[in-house]
Amino acid sequence: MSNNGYTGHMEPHEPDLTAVPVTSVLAALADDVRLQIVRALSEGGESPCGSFDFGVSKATRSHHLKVLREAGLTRTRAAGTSRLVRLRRDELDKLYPGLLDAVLAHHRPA
Amino acid sequence: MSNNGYTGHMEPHEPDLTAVPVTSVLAALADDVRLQIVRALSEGGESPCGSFDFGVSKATRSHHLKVLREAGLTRTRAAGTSRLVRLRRDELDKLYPGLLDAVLAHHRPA
DNA sequence: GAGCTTGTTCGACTCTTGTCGAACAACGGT
DNA sequence: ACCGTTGTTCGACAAGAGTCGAACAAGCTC
Repeated sequence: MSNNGYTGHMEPHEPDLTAVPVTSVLAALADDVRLQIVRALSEGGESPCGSFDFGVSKATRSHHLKVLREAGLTRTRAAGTSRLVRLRRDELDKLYPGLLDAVLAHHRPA
Repeated sequence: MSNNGYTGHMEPHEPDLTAVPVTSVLAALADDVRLQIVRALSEGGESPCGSFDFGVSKATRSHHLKVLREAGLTRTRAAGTSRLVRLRRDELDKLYPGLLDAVLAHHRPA
């Protein structure tokens, strides 16, 4: 955390899902902005980071995408000047069958 | 908050589940202590607050039970000097089918 | 009623989290 | 090479969350 020796290239750090505590997965989903991102992502396919404009700054958006990525919910790959994000749905469904469905099916009474 | 007009009786405040934001439900589950409480509760039946001794003080335990209750996950009723807590499983399963199962089935690799 | 047991509430403290603007980095186009 | 676009990272800040001990309340039992 305090290491400033930035060597110029760092991979997105996408953990093995089985190594992520359940509480981290749930915590990642327990935010309104992130839930909207996941909802958008659940449509399928890849989307650039910039497409998730939910009323927060790009710094905040980047932060939320990092949280999702480090919780094992998304994968990111560079594509030109953009970064394409996608849901790790199959892995999620295998490890937590029904979780995503339950969360996404619930169409926001709040 | 500075009002000292405590009238002497306050109900446990158990909200209608449909009025609770999804993020609050997820946030309630996104804590290790609370998840252990829910796991214990998922065995079925009612348990007194004191039975959830997961290495925290009774003040902290009381706090966590309050979070669960206000997120609509549990119900509490007074029974003598104790308070019996139970999971609102049927309601949960109806509103978020598969959620609890998915979370509870995952037997803690972390 | 005195005392014990069981929980809740009240500060207080610390750590984490969401948020932003600004600076930086990487890439693509002109 | 310069600039614009797209993201990330860096402080900084405010708000929230988890933790505790101590004080309080309510109910039993003797």
